[in-house]
Amino acid sequence: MMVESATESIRTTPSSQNGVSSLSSQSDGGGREGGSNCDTNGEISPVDLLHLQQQQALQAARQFILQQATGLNSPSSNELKQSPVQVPVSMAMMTPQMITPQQMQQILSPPQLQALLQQQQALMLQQLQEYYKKQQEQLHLQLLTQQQQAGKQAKEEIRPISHWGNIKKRVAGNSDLTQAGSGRRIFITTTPTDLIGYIEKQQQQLGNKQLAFQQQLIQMQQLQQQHILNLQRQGLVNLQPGQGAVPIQSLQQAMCPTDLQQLWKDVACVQSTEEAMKHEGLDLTTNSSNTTSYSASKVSPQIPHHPLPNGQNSVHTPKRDRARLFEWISSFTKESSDEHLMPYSKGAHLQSTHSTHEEHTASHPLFGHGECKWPGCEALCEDMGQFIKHLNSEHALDDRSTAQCRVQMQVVQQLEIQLAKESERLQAMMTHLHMRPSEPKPFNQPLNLASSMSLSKRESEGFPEGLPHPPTSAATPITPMRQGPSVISSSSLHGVGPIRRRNSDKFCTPIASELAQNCEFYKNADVRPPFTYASLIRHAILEAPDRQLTLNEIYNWFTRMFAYFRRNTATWKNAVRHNLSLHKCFVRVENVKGAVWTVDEVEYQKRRPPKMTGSPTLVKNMISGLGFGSLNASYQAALAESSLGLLNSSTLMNSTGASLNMLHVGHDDVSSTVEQVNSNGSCSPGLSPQQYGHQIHVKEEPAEMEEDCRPVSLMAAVNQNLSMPGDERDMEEELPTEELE
DNA sequence: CGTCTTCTAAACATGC
DNA sequence: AGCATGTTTAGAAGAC
Repeated sequence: MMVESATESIRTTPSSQNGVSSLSSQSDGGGREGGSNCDTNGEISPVDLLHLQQQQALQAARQFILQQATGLNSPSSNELKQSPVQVPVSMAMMTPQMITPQQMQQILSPPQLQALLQQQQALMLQQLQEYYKKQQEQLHLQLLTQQQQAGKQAKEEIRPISHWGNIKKRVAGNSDLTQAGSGRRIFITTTPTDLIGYIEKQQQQLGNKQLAFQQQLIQMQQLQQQHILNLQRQGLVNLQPGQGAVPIQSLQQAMCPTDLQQLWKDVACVQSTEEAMKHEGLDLTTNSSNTTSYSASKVSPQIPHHPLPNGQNSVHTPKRDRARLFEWISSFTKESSDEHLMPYSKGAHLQSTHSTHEEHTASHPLFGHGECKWPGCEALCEDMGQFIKHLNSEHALDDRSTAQCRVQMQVVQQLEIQLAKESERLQAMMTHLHMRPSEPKPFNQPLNLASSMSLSKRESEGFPEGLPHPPTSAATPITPMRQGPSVISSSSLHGVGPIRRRNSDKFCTPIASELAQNCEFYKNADVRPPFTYASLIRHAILEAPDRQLTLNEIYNWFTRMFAYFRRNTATWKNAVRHNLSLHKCFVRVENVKGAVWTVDEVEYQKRRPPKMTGSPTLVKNMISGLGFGSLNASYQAALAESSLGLLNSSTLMNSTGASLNMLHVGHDDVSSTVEQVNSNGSCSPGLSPQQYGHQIHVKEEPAEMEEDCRPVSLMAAVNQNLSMPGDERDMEEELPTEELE
């Protein structure tokens, strides 16, 4: 509440209308502004400065989030181009004026959309980390300056905190400090030791306030994210690209996990949470009943344009209020964590754990790049031994470490919420793009990354291996017209009711690669896969270790691989049985255990050519990407716009190369398919055409093998989509249109 | 407009 | 009888 009030002035500045430019201006001048504020306003304490800095940073983060949240729907994001801040992938989401969500969906496959979101977050994370570092350094300088001005009163002996130890270093290295904002150069006449003493005293005095502030921030973020989530849900349903009535102010309050990283640095300023709690007679882990008086405060953060009342300055919060605030926080922490994390707790925790350990080194999770990774520490350690020593001395089991652990738990919790939010947003996006807009589907299938991952592993082990594997994985038959499955064919966009998915088979879709790429998506999203029953059944059977499955096993495969097939079981099971019986390619074999189903590849290949009918027109249309031209144009524009400045050209180059490569391959594949068709169609189905046809089919398998063995996780998906040409390939599948002409 | 393919639904048979 | 499995038919729909 206080945070919002404190940032209100910032938010209402003209520059805040543009989130990114606001960020950039804050990033460039935030520190200086703070400095000059202190010069002109003697009432502002260093703590105010600190908080102002934090709020500026958080505001910037919110605006990032805002951009993210409104990126798809914002009708005008031209101003983004003006931003000097480079937000690589997120820009792809910020240029929606080029493509509607529906087009986006047609253009991008589910994992691509998912990856875009994730890439965006990852990049935001990086940028915000850098930004925060910058901010913090400025902050330290200002703090020191302010504290020097305030005088030296260091009398109490306070145990230094590593975070402030860093300041010591900085102070020692900066005997003269420039107060940029005022333009005055201040020469510090005091010794660093004096300053440190003062700082530490200040730190102790501020400890409780800091802690309250941090705790409150966390809770604020939870509230905000929940609110944003709700807004997003509504926005995805209600907000169309042409509408600009996005509750921007409320969305600006969105927080991102990066905020929490900043929190950590600030939390390091808190001397002891336990001590604070002793003083306040509070315990974060207990649920206080005295929360009714703050019920209004709970709600208020969710109200756009209505920042928290009475939150003019968190620094001036009286102790009593802080105590009550603690109560409120602790009670709400319980609430939010219990209520909102439940459905996602498993997967979300996995994810957050994963990301938290992103930078772990092989030696010690808390030691990397010569730095102690203890939250807020960053102490430099030459080697492992020194680090261990440091760890034992500085981060021993004491009040401070315990408190930090608690905060870290909250950080994780927050990340979980964030993940849940993003997951749900993804679900909403996918649902919106796949289903009829009038039929918003409930997300009654929570993500379960744990099970998904384990399943994927197991499945990858059991993948068919009998088929020959051409050495060139690039030979994976990807053609421009294969966007049907890879990009979720338009028919599948409306995944309710009868669906014609002939595109997938017709275009010799590499179901395996598509499925491998979108495996996680289909497992979790209630989206109909753009494959025929026959191709799915065949895939399931071929995926089996001995290439045979009982009917029940096929059922299980369907339900396991596709969330969509976890409902309406009677319908699709009937269809499966129907397909098994109908298609000659499925052979029933009496086994000892009973009957199993196998695939007659020859029959399966026989079955496919007629669909092509060898029509030159069809082939031509396919090659020219008929029907996708306009989309391609817009998508290309959007992609170029988003990628050029964002993907740092390397990824773009890769994808361009990949697309060209794929284009070539795709073209070849089409040609070969045509050739196959002609052979099968006009000539007698001799051995060689069928072998050729089989060969073509076989070309799909390597991708299947490769990609299904890839580690699957959200983070992995990000990496895959960031780095693997195979994934960019999908994004580029639409591009060849013009290049081919 | 006809053909092909796919999907859905349903009826029916068989075996446990 | 109920269920799982398997076969067959019919109709609708999309693509060509």
